[in-house]
Amino acid sequence: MYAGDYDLFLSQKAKPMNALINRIRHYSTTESEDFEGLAKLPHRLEVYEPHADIVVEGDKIDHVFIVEDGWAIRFRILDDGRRQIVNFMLPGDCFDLMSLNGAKSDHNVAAATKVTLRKIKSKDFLSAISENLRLSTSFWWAAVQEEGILREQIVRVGRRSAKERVGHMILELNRRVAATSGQIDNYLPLPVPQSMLADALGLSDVHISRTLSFLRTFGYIRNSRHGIEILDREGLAEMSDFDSRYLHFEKLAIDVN
Amino acid sequence: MYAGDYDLFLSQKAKPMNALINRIRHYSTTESEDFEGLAKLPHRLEVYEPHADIVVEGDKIDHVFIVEDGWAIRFRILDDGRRQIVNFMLPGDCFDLMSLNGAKSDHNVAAATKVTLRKIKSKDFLSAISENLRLSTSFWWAAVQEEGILREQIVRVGRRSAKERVGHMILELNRRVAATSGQIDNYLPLPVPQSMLADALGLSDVHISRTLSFLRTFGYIRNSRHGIEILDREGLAEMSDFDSRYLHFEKLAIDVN
DNA sequence: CGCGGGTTTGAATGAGTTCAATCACGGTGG
DNA sequence: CCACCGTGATTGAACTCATTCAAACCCGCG
Repeated sequence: MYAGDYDLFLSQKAKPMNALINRIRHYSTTESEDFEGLAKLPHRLEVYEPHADIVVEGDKIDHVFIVEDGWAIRFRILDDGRRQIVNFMLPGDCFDLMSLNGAKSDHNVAAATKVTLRKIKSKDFLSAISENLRLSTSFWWAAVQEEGILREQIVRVGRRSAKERVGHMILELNRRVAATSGQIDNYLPLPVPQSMLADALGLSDVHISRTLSFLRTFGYIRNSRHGIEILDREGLAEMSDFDSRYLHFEKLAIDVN
Repeated sequence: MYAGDYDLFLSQKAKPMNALINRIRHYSTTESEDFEGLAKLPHRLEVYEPHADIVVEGDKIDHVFIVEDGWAIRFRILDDGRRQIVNFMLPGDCFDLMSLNGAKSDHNVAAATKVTLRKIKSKDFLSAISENLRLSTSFWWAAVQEEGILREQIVRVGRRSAKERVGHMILELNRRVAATSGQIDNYLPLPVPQSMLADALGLSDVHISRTLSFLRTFGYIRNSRHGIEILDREGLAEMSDFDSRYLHFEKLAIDVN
């Protein structure tokens, strides 16, 4: 339950961090070479089965994680079992970047699907990025973007209706997948059950099902157990008040001074 | 409406940043002297009247802000006027720490009460903290704590009932005020109208009023227009599932390597 | 000045409505 | 076979609308 697959220990002949590199290159001018120093660091590639814990509340945070493949969730469980998923973590996302040695996690992270993670000691990570300005700026940018996603999540669960929440989340996930794949695709693979969307959006699983029916009958989407096809992106965006600038591809004019 | 009071320009004989220093000293081993370099930087103290805009969506982010006095809010407005307050910013809080030159704000910041802010150019700020490890660790810690507050806000609006939300928020604000004042006080000054609590908690102002009535008749609190007295902290904490470790005073075992 | 009336802003509370939760059961696909 | 999804029926928490009340604020006038 707890541990990942520790068999894959790589240090020299590391595979490139494709997902992360792709994502970052769509936004900034960082080059793949910038990641070489990072890839040469001692680190582990770990594979977690669905539902496996990755970080448990109270764990000491001394590693930085990069999602290579699969989806992970960050969540809290309330005393009576209610669960709130704070956010989904997709390939190319990093987390626990802002660790402080000695700090403990205030939430859980678990594998939503089968997940492959790259795990680097915070100490090694910090010294590696401090040697490369483009690299450190890239991770800084990743942390800024993640904070923006958290804020959007607050607005979504705080002030949007169920229909808006679901529509908005579909479009956000679609954009985030696009950020690593390199292109917007009208098909969004959704490898998690509806109950996970429910726990992310503060709704019941029954109501997620009903809301998807609504989106279907209105012709916004078509969906199966494995994913969602966006049929009317314009209409869906308008219905759910999705800001077209949110998470938009746009190279940052990063001033490195 | 837009501009603050630009009259107060200080650079050499700066007043100490009391609120921030107090807050940080309760958590870490930073000394007041560490802040001297920062206080000597060119910066402005600006005063904003209630409801005045501080940062507007789309503004270029090139300053770091420190709240000296009063409360500010960070929020987004939806097309039809619904407002979600992402978080409150209290004396001692800092924001826009994680700016990237060239980035634009995706949300608004406004004065909730009369607010005094210290405003430092990001560039100056970054070069100042990079010269002092204890200082940079302190701000790093502040950013980590703020992220924790955002996550807690997601859980609150996503999965807690109205009663829990209000109770939980009261206890959080009480702790945050305590972090700068230095001691837990059973009286929480609440200088904002109930409608602001409503917009922070994703509820209607009417329901905030009803919920406070409930908390009153149950003997948890007593409240006036200006603040809330916590009569039964234990009971309130249990009712609202407030984790006693959340935001607790506790010097971080910060490993500065 | 300071006092009183008019206006504004905020809070409490009742009545009726609505959106989403819960309960329940049947279907389906891996 | 079991986790997941769909859909009907019922319940409930929070919303809206509407009104009253209270406090704060303004401002001119004695």
